[in-house]
Parts: sequence; structure tokens; C-alpha cells
Amino acid sequence: MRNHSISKSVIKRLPVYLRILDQLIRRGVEIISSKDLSSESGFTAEQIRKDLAYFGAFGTRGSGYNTVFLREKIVKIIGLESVTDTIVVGAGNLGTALTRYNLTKNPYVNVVGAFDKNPALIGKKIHNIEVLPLEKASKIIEKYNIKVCLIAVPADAAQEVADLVVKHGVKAILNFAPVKLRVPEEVHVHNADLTIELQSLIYYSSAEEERLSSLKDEMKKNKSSKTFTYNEK
Amino acid sequence: MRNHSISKSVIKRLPVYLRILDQLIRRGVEIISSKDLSSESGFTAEQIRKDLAYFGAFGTRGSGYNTVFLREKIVKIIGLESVTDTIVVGAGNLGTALTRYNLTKNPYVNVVGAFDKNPALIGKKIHNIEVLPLEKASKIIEKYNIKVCLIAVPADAAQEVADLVVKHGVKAILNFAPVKLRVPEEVHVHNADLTIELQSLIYYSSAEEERLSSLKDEMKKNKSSKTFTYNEK
DNA sequence: TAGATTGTTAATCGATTAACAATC
DNA sequence: TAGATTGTTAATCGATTAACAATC
Repeated sequence: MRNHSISKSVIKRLPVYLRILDQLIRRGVEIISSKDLSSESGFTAEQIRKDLAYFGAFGTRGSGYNTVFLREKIVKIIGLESVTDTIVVGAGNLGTALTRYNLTKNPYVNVVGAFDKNPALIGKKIHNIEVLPLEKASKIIEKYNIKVCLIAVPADAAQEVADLVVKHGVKAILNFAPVKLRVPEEVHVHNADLTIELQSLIYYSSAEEERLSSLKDEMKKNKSSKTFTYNEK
Repeated sequence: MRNHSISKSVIKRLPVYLRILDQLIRRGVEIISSKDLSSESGFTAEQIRKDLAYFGAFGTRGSGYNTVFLREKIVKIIGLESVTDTIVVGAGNLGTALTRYNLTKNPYVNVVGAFDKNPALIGKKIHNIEVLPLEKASKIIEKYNIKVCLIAVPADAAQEVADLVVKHGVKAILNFAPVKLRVPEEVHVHNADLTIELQSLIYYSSAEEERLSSLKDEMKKNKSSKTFTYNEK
């Protein structure tokens, strides 16, 4: 049976649905329509119905989706039935924030280890776990059979960390360092890259057209009077 | 002159090109082909050429792109010629990490203010700036004509912060809180949502097909023996 | 039954890939 | 000139939107 693998865009929306369902359930809402899910999520109702339909028929025509039932299905689809153990490499401000957030606010994930190379940070307590030297990571990865790892180290250390964790069995990396990690193709990397988000936001924060048209004017000038040389190397 | 607004996917790739060019320039590389940019970025060479072509003809047939020239163009396109002043709201671990990162590692951005509601954090020094109470934000936004704001507060406080900063003129928000912010349509919001990234990664970290097919089996069973009721409301 | 909302198919839109002429 | 690589047009692919029959 071919699944032709569900598209990445669909998968990225599932956690949004899950979060909304968790909220609705907390508020005691039992039924939700795709229309209301739409206004909560910002995705269109059609898209939501289509996304869910990839995995099954979870709703009831005429009324909507049972929140508890749908939540349970999405939890299964994503693979969150049991808590996912992870480690965080890098115990600076960002690594600390990530560790603490996941330990306290993310019920689907547990952090079983935090690591750093910096001796000054080793021994530091984050919530209930202690920062260990990077060399201890391999042991923990194997002990807990860790498949998912967060990397929050400086750009120049990230590849080395990726190599290490992948070597010991990690299959998915959430990378906060601004570098493209090179990993075997069976390993998944998601980049959570602040700089890229911020810069693309800056693009939209000022009048787009003006900037681009002044750029075009410049190009015209350059056409006639070459200022740059292209002949080295 | 219609620009039909360049697509978001293109804009998200520009900062990646910029980063690579910055690296290449630092290493003294003067010319780079789309092929080599491809291997550095992970995007295809065709895509890179097409992306750049939306804005102009920046390369030289037969040789490639002059790194300094192309960098300068991308800086102009994104709107990074002058440093962008920003503020960070939320001075917990994440807000502190973001503030420090941008102050020390991101030459295109300057943080002119950090704010929090928590009295325990007010007065705290992050690098060279001091955490101020949230009420002071409006003043700083107006004083520096801030257009871009980072929000790193807990989910339940994020909307209130968004309302405040938008009211005083912010046009672009990088939101780290796990909520959909409601803002006027001229305001841009990018969500940097750890939980979504992490959960979609978890989806890929274990055998997709097995999970989905066991889900399908369940659905079949449910078809005959209904376990859920849909008639409350 | 009438009203509502899903699940699914078809139509559209947009983005990526392929191909190649232009040109350094 | 021969070799290389861009810039651009055309072809393909994939994702979103629209429409509506199915059905609660």
C-alpha cells in the first residue's frame, strides 16, 4: 500500500491542529468544525479537511470533529503517544531556554540530558537536570535510545556535534545553529534559524517596491558603466 | 510597475545566500557559481539562478557571481544596508538568548531595548542593555522608530504584547510564543515555533508507514463498532 | 425532512525543474 | 574559438482552492 509520503506542508500543520485541540479540550469544547479550526489556526477550512482526510475520516458530516477523538488521532499520526526522550546539546542561553521549555511546558517531550563543551557550564542545573560534558552524550544517547536531538551550539561547533550524535543513533536533529548540517540522508534535520526568519521579516518591514525599484535603476546605470571586474580567479 | 510581489519561498532563501556570501567573502573567495552556491546551500543551482533573476542579472555568463557584488545586491534587496533597530519583549532564557545573539553575532540588527513584566528581571543586564519594565516599551518604540519586534513571552501574554507594540508602530513581529497572533493585516508576523518544528521532526523520527497503517487498521474497526458519540454540543 | 458540514474529486494556481539560447 | 555558466522560457510537478455529492 503506497502512502506516497504525506507532504511536509501537511505535517507542519498537524502540530498546530494538535495545539488548538489541546486548548479546546482544556476549555471543555467537545465538537469543532473545520470552519472554527480555520479561524483558530489561520489555515482555510478546506485545507484542514483535506489535511485530515489524508489520514482517515475523523469527522462527522453535519456536526464537525470530536475534539478528544481528533486529538487522539493526531497524536498517533505524529507519533506522540508516548513521551519522546531528547537531549539538548549546548547549554548557553538558548540551550537552557530550550531545555527548560521542554521540561516544563511541552508534555510530549522529555529532556534526558543537556551537554556542553564549556567547563564553566558543566554541573549547572537546568530545572531538574545537570549539564554534562559533551563526551558523556554518547552514553546517554545509547542508554535512552535517543532518536531526536536539539543542537544549540555556536555555528562553528554544530557540525561536529551533529556527527557525534548521528554516530550514536540520532535520526532527527532540530538545529538552531546558522549552518547547513551535512548528515546521512536517512537523518532528518529541521533548521530553526533565527537569522533567516528575522532577515526575511525585515524584507517585509519596509516598503518593498521602493527598495526594489531603486535597485533596478542602479542596475541600468551599471549596464553602461561597468564598475566591477569579473576576471580574477 | 507591477512586481507581483516576490514569493515568500524566494525571500526565505535570500538570507541563506547572504550568509554563504558573507562566509565566502571572509575566506577571500571572489567568484562563485550557482553550482557551488547550490552545494553550500542545499538548494538547486537552477533555483538559485531563478531566485536571483527576479531582482536583476547579477552574474557573469561563463564564470559566475562576484561574491562582493552579489552580497551587496542581496543586502539591498532584503533591506539591510543600514542596521535594523529592534526590541525584544520577554527577558527570560529565550529572550536573553535572542537579545545576546543579535547584539553580538548579528551585524545586521541592533537591539535597542529588552522588556519584561516580571519585576525580578527588571534591571538585569544583557550584554550592554538593561531590561526595562514593559510599560517603557512604547517610549522606546517611538524614540527609535522601531518597526521590528521579537516576542519571547509566555503564550498567554503574547497577544497583549503584540497589541501594545503594534499600537506604537511596529510593522513586523518575530513571534516565539506558541499562539497565533491577531494583528492588522499590514503587520507581518513570522512564527518561530519550537514546538511545531520539534513535533514535525518527531513525525519523521520513527517509521512513518507503520504508524500510519496501524492507524488505518483502527479506523476500520471503528467503522463497525462506534465508540464515540458526536451528539453533544 | 431540512440544515449543516464533512470527505473527495476537479480546477486552479504557484513553485520547481528542465532545457537551452545568450554570452562571457 | 571552445568551454563554461548565466538568464529565461517552457514543461512539470505539487499544493491550494473550489465545488459538490455524501451523509449526519
